[in-house]
Amino acid sequence: MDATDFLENGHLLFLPNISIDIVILGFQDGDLKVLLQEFDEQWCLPGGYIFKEESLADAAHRVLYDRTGIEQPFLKLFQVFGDKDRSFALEFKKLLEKSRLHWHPDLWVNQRFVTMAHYALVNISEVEPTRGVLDLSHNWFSVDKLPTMLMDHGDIVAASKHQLRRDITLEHISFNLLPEEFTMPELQRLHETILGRKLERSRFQKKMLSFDVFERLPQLKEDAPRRKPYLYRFKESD
Amino acid sequence: MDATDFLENGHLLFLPNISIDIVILGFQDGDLKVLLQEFDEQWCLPGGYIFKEESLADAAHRVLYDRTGIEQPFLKLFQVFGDKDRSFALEFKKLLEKSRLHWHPDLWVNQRFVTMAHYALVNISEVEPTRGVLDLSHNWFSVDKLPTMLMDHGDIVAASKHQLRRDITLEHISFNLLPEEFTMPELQRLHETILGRKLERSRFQKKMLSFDVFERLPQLKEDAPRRKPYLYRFKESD
DNA sequence: TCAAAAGTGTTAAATATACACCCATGT
DNA sequence: ACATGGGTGTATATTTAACACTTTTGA
Repeated sequence: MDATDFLENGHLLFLPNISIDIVILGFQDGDLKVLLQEFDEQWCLPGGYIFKEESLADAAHRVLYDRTGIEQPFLKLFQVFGDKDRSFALEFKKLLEKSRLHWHPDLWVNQRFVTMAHYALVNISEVEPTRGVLDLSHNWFSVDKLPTMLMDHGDIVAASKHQLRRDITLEHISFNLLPEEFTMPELQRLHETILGRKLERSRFQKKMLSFDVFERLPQLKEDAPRRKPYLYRFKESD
Repeated sequence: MDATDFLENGHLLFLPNISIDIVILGFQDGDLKVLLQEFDEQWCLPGGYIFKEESLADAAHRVLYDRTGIEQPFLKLFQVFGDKDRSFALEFKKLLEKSRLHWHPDLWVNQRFVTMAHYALVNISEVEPTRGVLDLSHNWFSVDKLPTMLMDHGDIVAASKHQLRRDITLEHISFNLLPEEFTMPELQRLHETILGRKLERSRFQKKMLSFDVFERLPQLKEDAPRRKPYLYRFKESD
């Protein structure tokens, strides 16, 4: 589907007034990163719409797959943003005119959208970012140094940070941000980054292992600068 | 707005494909109760739609106010149900034909709806239930003895029970189900009902008071059968 | 050989649990 | 007087926290 087709015929394919946005989170260089795409000199979250004959969950997975190539992601709807004048009409006008595409006030993308805000936890090195129909480029940004964001997308990223902070203490999901094999120090840095505070090594390891969801591998991590730490893997319980 | 007007012109007023459902929970006779309304010999959740110029949050509060008269409720969006063929078309057909209202396949209420599932915690004695446009009667049901429910509304109630069970351990919200002044034994029965297990008296009181959100009133509860317990009230922190 | 990172143990503090005791009240 | 529900204390167990000790490894 090219841009013109998307703009002129999207209303025939998608549910109106409902959008999906995904805060795609990765962990790199000790920082939580979010994948953003360029939209008229601003940046916005990857997103999409629900086909008329598609479930919300399927749509969210499709949108994420189309942007990252990831098939079995950790993906969660965490909030709905439904302000009464939540619309991109002005932004679309500027972008389309700049791109020499035809803008008119009745375009379906101008309408008010209630957005289903998701976050996804991905292993950043497995992601192959792909462009959406309209965006020019994409990039990973530290969630603490966001560029100028479209509309309320900055708020959505901030809300996802808070949600993730709550969630990792209740659910064992943080490993989704790491490679399949990881060390306890790596997992600890990750938790420290998400929680925004230092954790104590001994206690952290005991607590993580007490959950009985990680298995220690026979080999050690080889390319470590000092003493080689053990490698762990999430136990698949299937 | 009468039923015919609602059916024939609702699509001019409301956002399409999005509905709001509210699990209105109360506590009575040691049981968690949910307010349901009759719909063609089945029962369903009170719900509504979002006006085109209204926020989701305002819409949810309006729907709840219209059904209960409650102005400052505890109300929370906890899940979105977005299956691809989630529609009431058949049920509306049966109901409208029975009510001698005109049904036709293009009625806006037949469309697929993605529903924003909320739960509300109310003091059951403050609620003045009011009928919606189409429902015949309403009644409080124990959440453990639900009648035959429309579509997935039974699942929504079940999901709200799980959500509430998670929420009361993290947030101090359970008092919303009690009168303004309540006793510790009453609060304990409530928690025991929500959690589905017995709690130990001494520990429960210490924990509740450690949160420093309740204040003990000078007078005791007067109409108690045995020793009169203290009365408490939620501290307004404004 | 030494500093830094990793693994693990040991003690102390805090919290949770179980239960006991006492008080007030209606029968 | 006594059974019952309510308020509170105390001893014990468990969990959390702080930190100390040891091992490994590259510089």
